[in-house]
Amino acid sequence: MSKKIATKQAILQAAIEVFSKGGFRNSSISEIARRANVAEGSIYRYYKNKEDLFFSIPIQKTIEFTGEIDLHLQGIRGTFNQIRKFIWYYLYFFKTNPEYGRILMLEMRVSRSFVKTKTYNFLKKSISQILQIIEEGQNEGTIRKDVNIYILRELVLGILEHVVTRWLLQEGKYDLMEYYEDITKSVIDGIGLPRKA
Amino acid sequence: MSKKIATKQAILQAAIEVFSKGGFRNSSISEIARRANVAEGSIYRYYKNKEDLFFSIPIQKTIEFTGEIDLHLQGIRGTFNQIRKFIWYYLYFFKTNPEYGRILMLEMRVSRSFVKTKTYNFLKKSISQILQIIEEGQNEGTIRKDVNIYILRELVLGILEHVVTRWLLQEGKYDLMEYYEDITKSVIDGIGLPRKA
Amino acid sequence: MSKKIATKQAILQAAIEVFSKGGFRNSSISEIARRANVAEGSIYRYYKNKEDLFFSIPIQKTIEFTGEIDLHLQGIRGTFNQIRKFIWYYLYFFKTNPEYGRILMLEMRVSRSFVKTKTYNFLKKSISQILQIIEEGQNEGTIRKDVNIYILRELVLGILEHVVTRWLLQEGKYDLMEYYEDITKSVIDGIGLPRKA
Amino acid sequence: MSKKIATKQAILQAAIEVFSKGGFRNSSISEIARRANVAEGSIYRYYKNKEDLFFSIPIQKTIEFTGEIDLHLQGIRGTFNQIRKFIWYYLYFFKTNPEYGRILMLEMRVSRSFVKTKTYNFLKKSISQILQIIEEGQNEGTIRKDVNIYILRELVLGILEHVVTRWLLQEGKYDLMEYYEDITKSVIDGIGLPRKA
DNA sequence: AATGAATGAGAATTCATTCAT
DNA sequence: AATGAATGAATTCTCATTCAT
Repeated sequence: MSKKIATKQAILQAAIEVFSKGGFRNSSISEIARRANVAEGSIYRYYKNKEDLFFSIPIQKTIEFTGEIDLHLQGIRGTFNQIRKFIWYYLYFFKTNPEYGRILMLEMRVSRSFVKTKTYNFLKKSISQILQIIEEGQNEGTIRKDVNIYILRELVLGILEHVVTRWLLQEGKYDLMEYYEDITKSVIDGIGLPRKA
Repeated sequence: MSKKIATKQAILQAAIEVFSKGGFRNSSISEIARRANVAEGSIYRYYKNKEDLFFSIPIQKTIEFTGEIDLHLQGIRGTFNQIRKFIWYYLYFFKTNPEYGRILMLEMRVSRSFVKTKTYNFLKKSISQILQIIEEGQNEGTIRKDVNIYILRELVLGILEHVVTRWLLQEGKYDLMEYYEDITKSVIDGIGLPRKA
Repeated sequence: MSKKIATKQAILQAAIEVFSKGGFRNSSISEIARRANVAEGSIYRYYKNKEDLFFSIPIQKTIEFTGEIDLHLQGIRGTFNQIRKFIWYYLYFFKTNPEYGRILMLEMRVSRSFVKTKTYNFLKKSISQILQIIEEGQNEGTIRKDVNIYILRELVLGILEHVVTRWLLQEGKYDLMEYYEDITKSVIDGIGLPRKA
Repeated sequence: MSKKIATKQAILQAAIEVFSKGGFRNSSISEIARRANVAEGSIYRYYKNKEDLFFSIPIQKTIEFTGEIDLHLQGIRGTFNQIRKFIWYYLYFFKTNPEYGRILMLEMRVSRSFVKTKTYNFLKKSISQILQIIEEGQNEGTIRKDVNIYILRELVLGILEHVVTRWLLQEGKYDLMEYYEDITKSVIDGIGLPRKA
């Protein structure tokens, strides 16, 4: 039972490692099989084909992400505190999962076929916490109400994606967490109540 | 004579279109040949191999870029005016050549092998105009002298690359030129004389 | 299990037949695959590439040769009797394996790349029986001691190679075994004790 | 007029040089054209195709050989003296034309397709001088009459081919002419009157 | 369920040959 | 006559996917 799940996990983990090095085309099923210690054919028990395996990565990783962030948000009061935590975890997640970051940000997001499958949209929707936080903030009166919550979510996730992508393109020349304060500030400026001029 | 040049051009143009869609590995010589209306074998008359064709794109495009920008800079007086023009043309060039942009910014710049070939460095060196402008600015006294001109060039080109990359990742959801004013401002702030605090 | 070995054998046998007809360059993997009744791709499961397959022929055949000759030498007493048997088997082997003979003697021995790979040296070393026979003969006093055993081995194998090559160049117009007596005589004259003049 | 002949000659000479290095398959028309200072297409004015060019080499070279040897034989009296001269020139010819030797002895003679074209037989027939010498020798009484003259010709040419081939296989480690005396002796022993036992 | 041998559809590349200029 | 650009068939090799065991 759990052995089955473990095998599936091992394959996915191997896939992340292999795909993150050379991308989709450069990577071969045989190398993934070798690294996962299973036979090539066995991969097809768990995943329909190479593309299915590839696209399973963000789905699985997103489940991981949303599960973890839920825990981290527990017990935190105040919209801005929650947003700070969200941003912090988002950065922390990609700092500790740079290989997945490469796949998601540098390969999938750039590929037309990924956009076509709309898995990306699914991913955005999955990250529901930020939407809830924004909504509650609007109700509390701490978040501007003149902008649609979906747009505000786009704004937050857009900034974060951008920062992570830039960091990955630099191949980790600096510490991603360095930017935590600046990002938090600009996000809060962006979605908070407009200044009274 | 000119037919030969036309064929070579057609192949390069087809290569830009094809490569920009799927990247290096996803694209096939046969598709490029089909789109250029030549036989597969003919491509090898003009380019040593697939990689050579791929790397010929930025070389050719850079020649185009530097030639054009020279014309645009003619007759403009004043360091900052020249910088404004440079930035404007840089943005305009990628706005009108987004396919080449994808190849250069999203594929080549991220690939290790491209960085290794040092063609990228060649490209930076080719864009010599900005270096001259900076140098003249230092002599005129409008550009800060406490920072090396090569660093200043990096700063300018770094910002521009970054802005274009971000735009491409959004697949053209907004107009690249929108950012012209903001970029100009931040560039001039960055390389101009430091504020007297 | 044994099917795997059988497939590998079938490929090698097909390779011998095909390569012996047209040499390395003239022969195609597709023809070898056809003759071995396997898919082209299967060949690459067993051999790294075309050259690897080509150079595997003498290795495999030498193992065959040395294994068989061991059996034939069993129970034979007397240096010269052993030498006679060795020569006999050598001629017999190429008489019954003329296709391999063509590959080894007419193509590989002439090719610079083969000599470079030192597989040829490996082959010579593999045929260790003749060296042992010579050594024992020296100890017994039937073989001349004023010449190094390695030189004597060269002499024997040199004559044999030469005779087989000549026969192959005539495309089997005569029976290779015809020369058995003459060769034996000249070999024994060459390596035996010098005549007392 | 003579320019045409000169071009044809230049192509043939280039072909000899190129083919002798890498054999038929390894050599390309484009390299031959480059070396002959003509366009690729021009080769097809003079030779039907690659194979035609290849097989033209021995034809041309044989004409050269037979023409020269005629001059060398002028004024020589006595069958054995003529045979000596013939052997001498044969060796001298390949010593000074080793590239052609490689093509003829190591590639053509070994290839089935060459044997099929029967050009080889044509060559043997072309070397008519040796047949005349033998015939005259029989009439003079210096050459054995119990063997057919065609067999005797085979014997002479067989020995010579063999000696040259062996020399080429050694890649010129020794001087071909060294063997002149031995060969002459064994040829004369072979075709001369049988010993009175 | 798991295996891994076998497949065969492509892909890049080479080059003899043709043909418009 | 000469050229050399263009062709496209053929070749080696890779690898996702299937299937008998």
